[in-house]
Amino acid sequence: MVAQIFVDVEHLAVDQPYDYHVPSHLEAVIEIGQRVIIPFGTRKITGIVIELKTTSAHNQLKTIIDIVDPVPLFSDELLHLAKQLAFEHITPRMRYLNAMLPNALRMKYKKTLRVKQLNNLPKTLQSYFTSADTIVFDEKLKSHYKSIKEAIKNNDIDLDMELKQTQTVLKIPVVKLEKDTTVRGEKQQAIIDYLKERNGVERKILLQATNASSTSLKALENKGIVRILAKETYREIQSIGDIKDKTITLNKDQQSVYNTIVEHLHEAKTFLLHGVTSSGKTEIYLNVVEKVLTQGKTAIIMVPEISLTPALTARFKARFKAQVAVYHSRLSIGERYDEWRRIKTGKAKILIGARSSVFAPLENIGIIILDEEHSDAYRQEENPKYDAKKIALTRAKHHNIPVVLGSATPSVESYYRALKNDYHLLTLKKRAEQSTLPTVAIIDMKKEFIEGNTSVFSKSLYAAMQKRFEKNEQTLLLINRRGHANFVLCRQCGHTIECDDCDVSMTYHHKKQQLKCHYCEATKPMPKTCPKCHSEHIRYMGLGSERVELELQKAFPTAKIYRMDRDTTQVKDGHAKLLHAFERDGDFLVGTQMISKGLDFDKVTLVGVLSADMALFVPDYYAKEETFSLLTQMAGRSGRRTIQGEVIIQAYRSDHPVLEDVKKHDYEHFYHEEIALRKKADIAPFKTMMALTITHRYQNTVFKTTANLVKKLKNTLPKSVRIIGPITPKYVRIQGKYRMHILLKTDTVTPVLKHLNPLVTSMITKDLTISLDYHPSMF
DNA sequence: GAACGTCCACTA
DNA sequence: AGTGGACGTTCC
Repeated sequence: MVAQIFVDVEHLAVDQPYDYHVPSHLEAVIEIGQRVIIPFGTRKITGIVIELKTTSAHNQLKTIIDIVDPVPLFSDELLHLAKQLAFEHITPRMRYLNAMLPNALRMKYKKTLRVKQLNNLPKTLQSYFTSADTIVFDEKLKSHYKSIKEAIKNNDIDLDMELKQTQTVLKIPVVKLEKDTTVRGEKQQAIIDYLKERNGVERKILLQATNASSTSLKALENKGIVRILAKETYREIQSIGDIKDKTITLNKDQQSVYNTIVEHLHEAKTFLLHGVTSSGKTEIYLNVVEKVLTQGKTAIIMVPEISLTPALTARFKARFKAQVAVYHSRLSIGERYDEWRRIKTGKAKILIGARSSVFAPLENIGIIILDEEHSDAYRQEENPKYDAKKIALTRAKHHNIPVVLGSATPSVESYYRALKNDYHLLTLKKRAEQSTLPTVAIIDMKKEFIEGNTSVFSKSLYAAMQKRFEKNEQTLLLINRRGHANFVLCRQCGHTIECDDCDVSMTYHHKKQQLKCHYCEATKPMPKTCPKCHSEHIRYMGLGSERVELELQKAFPTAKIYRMDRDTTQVKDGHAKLLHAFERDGDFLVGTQMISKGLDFDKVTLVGVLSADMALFVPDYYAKEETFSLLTQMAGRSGRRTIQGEVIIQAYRSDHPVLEDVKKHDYEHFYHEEIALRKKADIAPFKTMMALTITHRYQNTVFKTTANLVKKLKNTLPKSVRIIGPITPKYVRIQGKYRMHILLKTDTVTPVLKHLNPLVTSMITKDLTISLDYHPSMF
């Protein structure tokens, strides 16, 4: 028997199946989707079985060493999905296969050295083997590489490959009664009596119930009266802020949306659910999922960033209890592995998670729901690149089931498809609990400045904030950071401080008094004087959340202010904890885009947006859409129950049409303006834009390769594909590597990819990379 | 991507 | 002669 295997190397050069001989003792157990250990070159690594057959075109096959997993980790569906994604992104298939597994299942490759003849080794090497005769071949031994090689040749040292899984199964101690006797100790007897009634009790519970100490238990164990076993268990993912399940009767609009979806549960139909903020989409989701469950199927619910939506998770857990699994990037490796196993084994039937949940090994899926479908968080821009929305549609097609895309501000692309009847449009125009939409005011900051107000807050915002503070209501302040950074500038000579490896200006961080590069995380201390002209007038420009927090504290010294941004939510559950604290006793919450999501607090009656229109100045096709949806979402945070909410948006271009649309809550108008522009610009949803980025450590190589690639593309691609480039990027060098772009605009992607894949594969080397991005926002 | 072989410049 | 770095090739 022969197995086709994809090897665990994420590189295009080996991105193909390799044939291996299946030894007879494994023939009965080997399955497609399993991982196996194989010899590859001189190495020993894992691979994934993608096909089984009887013969091979190769004549000298190596033999599979062993099978890693008793059960296949990949279904045919997921294997096929990885293949498809690899093709679409010109990326090694293994990268996607790896992305589908929890990190705990990743193999660690360790090289070990075992000494055979200690005395024959040079003195420097001998010292490493004093405590053990087998050591890990790591970085610090690299310097002795030569003498180690010599020793291997002389047979004094054995070089071995060790494959280790970083599994972290949580085991809890469980106590079982072995023989029923009487003992003298009172506490010990209590333990025996307690155990008599039940079969196996968790150690912690046992000790609590009998009020015995661990020494008493230990004594019983030593006498052989009880036995302590390690039982595999799953970690419990805590959701902060418990919510009780309330069975809400759907109102007429919700009911009709629900009915339509449920009527089509056995079709690969895509629904676009356009519902204003607070229109009660969650209740519909809950009921649809419930229906799907009664049919014995499973469900995936995706949210942009799950740690940002504790409320939604809590609602689902309240109703469906242990059937819910949660999946997002903030989980620990162990937690993630546990949730993955619960899904894989079918113990969990509902998965709520961020974009990576589309790769979950659910079988028999009944529905996929994407909430806030317009969010760019569904796209992963870093390797492995993927668009979770697209994948959701692919998987739904495979399972022949519907997808529900929900949003208060649908993406222009989805709305376009809905109007074209590719998607089925469902609308909720009213807020569920009779609250009215907030009033929106737009403040012209130029005018404020001319009138002598140089503060961050306009007069009306300040007055509104004061009113809320006095009435003990809450205020959210959004700082729109898109296209806006705190960079350092010398007022004397105009010098800015840039990162040494990336030609980008660094951003200023007040707390640590240092400068940080956005692209490579490098830091520098904030200089006291300008490094170029030695002037002291070097300062940071721009508006950061720290600065606003400071100003706010000055204006309202007794107020309780919380700040939410990347820095303050670093810790585990940081986001949820902060929200919880703010809900309890906060007056103001200052933050970046993060605060626009998933907040639902009764006492928030004012939302202020500082520098709303910064993003509109950036040369970015999608900036308007992002701004519109951010501001609309943000406005929706205000006045969600009985109190009329107020929104104050500060802007420099206060007459911008996008801001007008936000003010009027007029999605339709915004959409029609935007779609017309896109048609004119030949971009999505009309054409697909593909950006190739060529990088290398020498600029010359980048130039030559790019020119060469353009030439080849012009010769091979169909004439209908527009080829633009070579294009010099905004940042010529990032992380010490030079870069160039080529842009393609096309109607159909597949024929382009068919040409591009072999071409790119043949051109890349160890140092030269060519990467592909779809619909790049800017470069 | 990693290991290995080959070529070649440079050290001592 | 000895060594280390740059390339090129191969991996069923």
